[in-house]
Amino acid sequence: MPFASSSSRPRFLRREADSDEESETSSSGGEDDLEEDFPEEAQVEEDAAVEVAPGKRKKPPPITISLKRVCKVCKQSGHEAGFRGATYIDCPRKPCFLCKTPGHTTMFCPHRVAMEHGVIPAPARNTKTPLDYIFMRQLKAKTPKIKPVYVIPDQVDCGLIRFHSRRVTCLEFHPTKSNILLSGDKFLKLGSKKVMISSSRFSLGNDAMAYTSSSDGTVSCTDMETGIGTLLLDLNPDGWNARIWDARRLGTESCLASLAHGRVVNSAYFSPLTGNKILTTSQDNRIRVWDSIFGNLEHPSREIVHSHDFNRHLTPFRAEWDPKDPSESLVVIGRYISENYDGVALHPIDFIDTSTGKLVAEVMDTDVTTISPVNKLHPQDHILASGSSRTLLIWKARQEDWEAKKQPEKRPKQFIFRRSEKKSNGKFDSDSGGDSDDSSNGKKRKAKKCQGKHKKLVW
DNA sequence: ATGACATGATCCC
DNA sequence: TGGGATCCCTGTCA
Repeated sequence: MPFASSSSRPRFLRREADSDEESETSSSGGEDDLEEDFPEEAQVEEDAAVEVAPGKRKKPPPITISLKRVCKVCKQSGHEAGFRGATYIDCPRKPCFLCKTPGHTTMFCPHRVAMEHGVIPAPARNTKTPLDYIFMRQLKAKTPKIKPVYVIPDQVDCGLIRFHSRRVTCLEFHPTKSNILLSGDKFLKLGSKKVMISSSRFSLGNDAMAYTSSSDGTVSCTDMETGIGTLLLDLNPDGWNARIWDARRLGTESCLASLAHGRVVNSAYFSPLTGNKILTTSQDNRIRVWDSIFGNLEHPSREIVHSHDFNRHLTPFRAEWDPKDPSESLVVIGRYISENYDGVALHPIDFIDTSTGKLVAEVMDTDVTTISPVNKLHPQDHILASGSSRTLLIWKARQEDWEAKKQPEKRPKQFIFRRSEKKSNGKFDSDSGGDSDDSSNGKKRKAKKCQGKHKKLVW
């Protein structure tokens, strides 16, 4: 068993000075059921003898110091959660980390085995409203009858830019100048304030100007030529307030629709071409698509289980449309949970067809073991920009490959860029390397093996 | 190699 | 209801 060789790992020291029913000194296999799965688990228990003072009636209960490994999640013994090599072992007492359903672990979650299982089909819609009539006549008539195909490149190159001093929070490509990328980090200085940049956009009228909004309630405009920023709006001049503003100055009763989510919504985007769809990313590990903003918005048309949990140390995940997809179905989003790729724990960037829920491509780099919560696809070119911690990643498709490509693959493509081997497209064996690697730092140690020169990209 | 720490939604009393 | 405790796959630096 993989746990056997970890005698040097830190042990949890538990001190017990309580009643008999909670004392584990007398347990001889009567722990819990999970203990039987780990018979070789070391259990060291020491009883500290307590002197009974003469004249005292009651003998104080013995102090029991139990030295045994416990699960870091549920603090129970008999199992351990955490990385075993590059494979993460869930705590079996907790619900599935992916779909949040109890009864199974992430390893055996049906949504992990086949992602399309997580798709919930659209419910029957009410198509009797006048808005639906207008939608059918004016908007849907322009949409093609046959779904146009999106293009998934066969090969990609990756370039790394280490520029930011804090984690990347937003990315935006220039609308007309294809080689300009705007990126913001957690503590980008705006004026004299250090604030968290929540969103950024280029100006439509003047493409040398970029607008940024920040979590402190300010909106600023920055001249890209001079780098000079101007504060345009400050919604919190007197300090921080827990306040929602409606830019149209309308009351809450004039809300057009309310899209129900199980948890906090990280992002909501209209589809880039027609604006008929809404894509939302929620912290309940679901990506939702509302197919028609004029239809029944009580339920999403699609609900896709995807790992993008909230973590206070990570920028919130946001699923983003592919602006080049004429069918408005392809989205990109980073993945939280890792997969064991040839002994390296990697967090891929997923391309999901929301019309089917299928994972059509996953992008990762053996040098990038960090999570990539921020992703932006280029409006014209086959380029993906990712923010992974403080590093900017630029994934670029090889021109000759994607131009020859006509049909999307049935199986998800994997773009694994290995520096030591220059390039690899093949699927690694998920089981190889993981079980044989007992080190808790296996994923980092393996990743170092693949270090090499990064390819310089000109784009 | 290891520990400290940053810091936000949620749980629970 | 509110505030403190808690926290499952982090990432970086000292």
